Amino acid sequence: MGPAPRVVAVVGPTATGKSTLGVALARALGGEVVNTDSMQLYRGMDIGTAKLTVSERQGVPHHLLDIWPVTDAAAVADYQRRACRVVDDLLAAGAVPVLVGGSGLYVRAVIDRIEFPGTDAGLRAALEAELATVGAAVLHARLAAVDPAAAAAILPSNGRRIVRALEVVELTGRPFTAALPSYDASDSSGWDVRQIGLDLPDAELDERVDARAATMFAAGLLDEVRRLEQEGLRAGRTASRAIGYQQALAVLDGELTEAQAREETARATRRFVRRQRSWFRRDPRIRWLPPGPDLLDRAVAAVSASAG
RNA sequence: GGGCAGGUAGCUCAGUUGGUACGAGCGUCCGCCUGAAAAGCGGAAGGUCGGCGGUUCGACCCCGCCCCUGCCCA
Repeated sequence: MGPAPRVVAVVGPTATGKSTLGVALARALGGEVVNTDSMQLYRGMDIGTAKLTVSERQGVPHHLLDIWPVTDAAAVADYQRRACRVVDDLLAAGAVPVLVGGSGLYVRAVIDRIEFPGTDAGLRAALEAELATVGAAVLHARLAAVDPAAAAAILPSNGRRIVRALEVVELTGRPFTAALPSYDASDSSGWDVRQIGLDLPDAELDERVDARAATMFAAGLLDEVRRLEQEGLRAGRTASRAIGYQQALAVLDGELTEAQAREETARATRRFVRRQRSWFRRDPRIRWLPPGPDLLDRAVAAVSASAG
């Protein structure tokens, strides 16, 4: 049995240059990019998600972009099935999968093979309706009765997670595990995963975020959203809430001026950056590379060193 | 020069007939996260209540003067 197949992942907060490094790494390693950004999975959401244009991809195949219509609610489990298949196919073909994106849960779904219990639309809808009328506290009390451990781990105010926990318990008859598996150096995936983290100092990243928000609106985000509106964006429970899109819709509704939307988008992105950091910070396996001119070389080195 | 309104947390503003600021939203920082994760949830740090003086047992709230901001009159 040979060495574990190598899988590369580029993670970190938004606007730090992950996509660009991903392409460069893929070219250097003879690999292909696999998207791990939950919003770039949506077809037509290009400007607001800072999706690389075809020419920017420099001929490197990109997988799992544009796979969902904006009307679909995002679903990690669906993403996970597809992503694992893509990675397996690439490995079988002798190409290095380069996962690129800042959606922490999506990355872990792939590299840690997290198991997601099923879902049931009817049950989910019923629980959500109940949440709306009865309130989170009541549902939390019920959860405490059927699954004390989950109730202890989920705050009584977090309706969303309480609903999911109740759904899982009812569906599987087993307790809901309210905590992600801990990080394990000997990945359960059987792959030799190399995670590279990119970040920038606060002030610099905030500046880039502001600039990016301005660029998006200048590049026609509002037009993109008008187009997506025709495709049912407003009905999409996830896509319609994406940063930038949510604000653009508010402009079309006359609730915000374009200037306000731009500012609000930048603000929301900054908040998002903080959350991404707190997520990725916890994973000790990530190798953080400081920015610099020889970034690609350092990344290649970090990714090529023999497994330790 | 005179009149009016206002000067309270980084920002926008609540608030008390005088008894240790109950503040709120936003921002900031920190944490959580198993089928919405660019979502959802939680915690914390921030105030000598414009300045000086007076009245009072006690003033952010009363009085006087001053400074600043906005509007109005001359």
